[in-house]
Amino acid sequence: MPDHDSTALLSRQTKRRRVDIGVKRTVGTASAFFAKARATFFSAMNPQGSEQDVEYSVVQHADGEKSNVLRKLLKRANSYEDAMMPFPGATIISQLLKNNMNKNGGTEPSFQASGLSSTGSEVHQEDVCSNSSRDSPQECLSPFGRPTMSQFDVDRLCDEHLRAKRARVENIIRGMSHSPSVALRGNENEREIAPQSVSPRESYRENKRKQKLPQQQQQSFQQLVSARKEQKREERRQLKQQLEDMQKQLRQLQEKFYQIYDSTDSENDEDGNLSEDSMRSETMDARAGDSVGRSDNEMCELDPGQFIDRARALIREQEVAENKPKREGPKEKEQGPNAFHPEGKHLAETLKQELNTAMSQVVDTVVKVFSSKPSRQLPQVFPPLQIPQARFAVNGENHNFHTANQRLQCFGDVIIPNPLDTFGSVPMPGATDQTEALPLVVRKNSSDQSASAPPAGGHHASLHQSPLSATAGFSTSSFRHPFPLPLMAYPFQSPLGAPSASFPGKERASPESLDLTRETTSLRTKMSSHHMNHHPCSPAHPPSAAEGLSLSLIKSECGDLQDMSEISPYSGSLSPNHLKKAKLMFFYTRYPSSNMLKTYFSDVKFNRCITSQLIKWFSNFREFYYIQMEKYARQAINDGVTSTEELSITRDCELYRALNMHYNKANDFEVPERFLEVAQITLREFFNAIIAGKDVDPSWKKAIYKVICKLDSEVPEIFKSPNCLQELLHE
DNA sequence: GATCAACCTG
DNA sequence: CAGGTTGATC
Repeated sequence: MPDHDSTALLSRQTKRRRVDIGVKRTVGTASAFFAKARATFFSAMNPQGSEQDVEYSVVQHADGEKSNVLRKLLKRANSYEDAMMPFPGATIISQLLKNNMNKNGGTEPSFQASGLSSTGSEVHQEDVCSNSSRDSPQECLSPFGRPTMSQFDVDRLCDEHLRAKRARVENIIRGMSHSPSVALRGNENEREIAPQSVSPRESYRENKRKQKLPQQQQQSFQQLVSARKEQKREERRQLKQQLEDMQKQLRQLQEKFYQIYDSTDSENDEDGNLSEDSMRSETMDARAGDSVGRSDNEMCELDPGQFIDRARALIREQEVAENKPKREGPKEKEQGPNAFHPEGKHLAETLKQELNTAMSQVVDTVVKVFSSKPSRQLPQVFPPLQIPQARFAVNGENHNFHTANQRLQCFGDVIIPNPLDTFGSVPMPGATDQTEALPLVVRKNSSDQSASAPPAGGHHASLHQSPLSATAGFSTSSFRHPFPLPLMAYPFQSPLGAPSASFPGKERASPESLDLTRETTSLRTKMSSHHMNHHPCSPAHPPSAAEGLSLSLIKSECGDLQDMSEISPYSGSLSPNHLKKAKLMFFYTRYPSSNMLKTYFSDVKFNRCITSQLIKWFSNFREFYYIQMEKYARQAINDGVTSTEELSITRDCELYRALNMHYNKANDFEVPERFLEVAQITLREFFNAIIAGKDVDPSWKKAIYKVICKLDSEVPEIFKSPNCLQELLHE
């Protein structure tokens, strides 16, 4: 007698036996859903596919703009070098810029240009990736030639108008943007001649550390990536140090300036722009504290916005403090001792305009490119609020709300500086104030997050480490802007503002909290696993900007842009209660059509993702059901049962308990008698088939499925109600 | 070729 | 339970 009990055997026997029972196919819209959904899934899942290309292209596009801004600012700082001395940070920066200019001026690198090598191993890519941001500057860094170019630059800055300047800088950048491929190629060579000073291990660590760099910024230099990353590593560290010092100096100067500036501040507030400025600067001051203690990595996350802020403050500072014309342009030259008289104001506006324009360009470009794919999720973040009416709905939505808020929190951590600890008493700007990027506060430490996040169990780590929350740099110019407005505009129970108050430990008093937690855990698992898949090069560094992108991809995998709003957390997606309901419905129907599902899950806004998920649920239910049936049929045979007459399913039989445990775990639903009948029929079908030896046929179950699919009974009307669980379970 | 459900895996 | 694969069917 064969061992019919063996599940191993069972699984072996059923292995790769595919059965299409010819059950009515779900027709209509659902069919289309699946096709597209599948296509979307595939494309979204393909880590080697176009997605990366997209990401890459994002970087590429962003590159020019961003480096443009950076360089502009850096150059500005450079132009003030004389005034700023002693200013350690200026030296390398200026050299950097000068060399860029030189390069642009025709001194093309001697590397052989040869497109982007696709032969790069993972490690190689990571190297390139992680070193790009500071390698490229290094690349341009020349050990000599500091004064001449500086003077030259200064003179030109003195003489030319803003427009001319801009054109020149653009030229420079354009010139630089040609070097990367060059650099990439050179990279290979340089690796070999690289000094042995850096061990592979150290190199790896270094890379790891640098992975924390916002990838946008990181990759924004990717085109400039050069070979000498290893041999220049030491220099890079110095550069970082100098940058840090420079930033400190900037802050100090800025503070000084604002002390002076306070008296004249009000007069400039009329345009509203400047007040925003002040606010931002104060924010920076608030940040100054932790900035000082920042690690290299964090310092490197300084984004263009911060540069702008600081550069702006620096300019003002100098204007006021030195009372003499600066080289920012002709207008500055004209300005007299009273820096903030009309002319000064004009100047300020001009500067702001320029800066804003630059920033806007960066933001627009990145957002534009990004929104072509990953940013599909954007609408999801702030869909219209849907207030659940009934308790079921509340519970149902609660989960969504929960997860949504976690997502929001992700963004919130990055986008919205906690008003309490960042802005102090400074009021948050209204949404309309944010035509320009908010000061990006990189709040990464976990304490902040836990403080503002609803702790629903302690397994939030993955989500909070999740992409955007940790990738300040990435979100700097491209992400932060779109989100905060609506987020802050919502007066709802957002944990952003009042964290612990709104969510005292166990989020609300929902009886489904546990389920919710489980569900969100599952969600998070999914998300994180996808991050890994999409960015195999950065699993060890959770907070990588690549994952930030990935977050979007994950969400976008559920459908197209228009669908994203549909599966919005607030507009009715599948909750644990929906799952519970589906399980109970399984007692009536094993093969529900998609139309039926739509009817019975009327509170769910259907889209491809939802539909397929529901279908999948029932598919899984069936799977379990049939496995149990086969198992118990074989067990019965093993037990010596010879006639189906002996097989009956009662409410206290083992099979029933197993099924009930699966579909009605809480046992708070009275399983319909009909289900017992169907189960019994199924069991007997399996029994007979096995007895008859039909299970040698790979598709022997097909006949059984055919029988069972006809045994679906009407699902009670009550299941059509979104509140059915309540009504069913408590009546 | 598109679609679907069983099948498989984690 | 979900993602992915396979084979059958339309």
